[in-house]
Amino acid sequence: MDISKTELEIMQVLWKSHPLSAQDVISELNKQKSWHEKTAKTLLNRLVKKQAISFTKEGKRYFYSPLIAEQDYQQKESASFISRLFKGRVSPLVAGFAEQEKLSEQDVQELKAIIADWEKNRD
Amino acid sequence: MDISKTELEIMQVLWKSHPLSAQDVISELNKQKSWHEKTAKTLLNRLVKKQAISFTKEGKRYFYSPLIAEQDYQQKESASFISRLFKGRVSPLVAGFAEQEKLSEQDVQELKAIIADWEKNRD
DNA sequence: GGCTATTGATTACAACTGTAATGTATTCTT
DNA sequence: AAGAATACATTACAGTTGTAATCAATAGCC
Repeated sequence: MDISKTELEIMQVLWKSHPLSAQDVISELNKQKSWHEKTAKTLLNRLVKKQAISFTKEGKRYFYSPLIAEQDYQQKESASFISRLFKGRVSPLVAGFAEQEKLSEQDVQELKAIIADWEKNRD
Repeated sequence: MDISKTELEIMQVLWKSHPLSAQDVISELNKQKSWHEKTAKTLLNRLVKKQAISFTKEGKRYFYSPLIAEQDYQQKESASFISRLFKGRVSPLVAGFAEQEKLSEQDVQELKAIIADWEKNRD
């Protein structure tokens, strides 16, 4: 089952901190933009159905937690995205970023470290 | 208007070569996996409505061409994807790729070139 | 203990998607 | 010129998504 764009916003809240009550999630979401309570509840429900999150009851409230790890999700989605748009090779994406002036100093430093590491571990 | 995953497969055929008749597109698509002719036609139609492609009539056949440039599409989608999953920074994605052993020698060479270029053009 | 406020469950509904079948117009073919 | 074949247009239909309203259960207050 796929996690949709809005569902992802909920996941991100729960990845940052959990377990959280629905109200906690909604408060956190509202820091960014205004969410209707009913909408958030629907999405929590759908994520439970999709087995992306779980909950434990406490009185009449539920406390939600992710069942999927953020890194797992990121890696799967990245692989699928890069495969779809760039035939599986990541450097063209980075090249596009460079061209759009979207590479930060920090990115470049980290990329260097990744490369150094890659070369060190190469057999 | 968004281009969906299956619609993208059609776009990719047209980016590789155009203008193409519906039959040309379908033949090309079938090199990968089997497409039902009706399905492909529907998608061509939707892409025309979305103004992602255009056509010129020739007798009773249409010849389709992209209206959106592949690079434009790639850059917009990349920016949106990286912003959604990685707060806009590209290096964490590359790090994930490295971790999954999905960085090729060629990628690394290209990344080095991108970095060299970036450093050269920095003010 | 009964009413009310809260919280989760169910239902709603239109737009978009994947997948195709049916309808319609127009070229060929004979 | 009429029928057949072809190519596009329209319609279909279920599943997903975004966005929420209504329903139902229950915990807490008086």
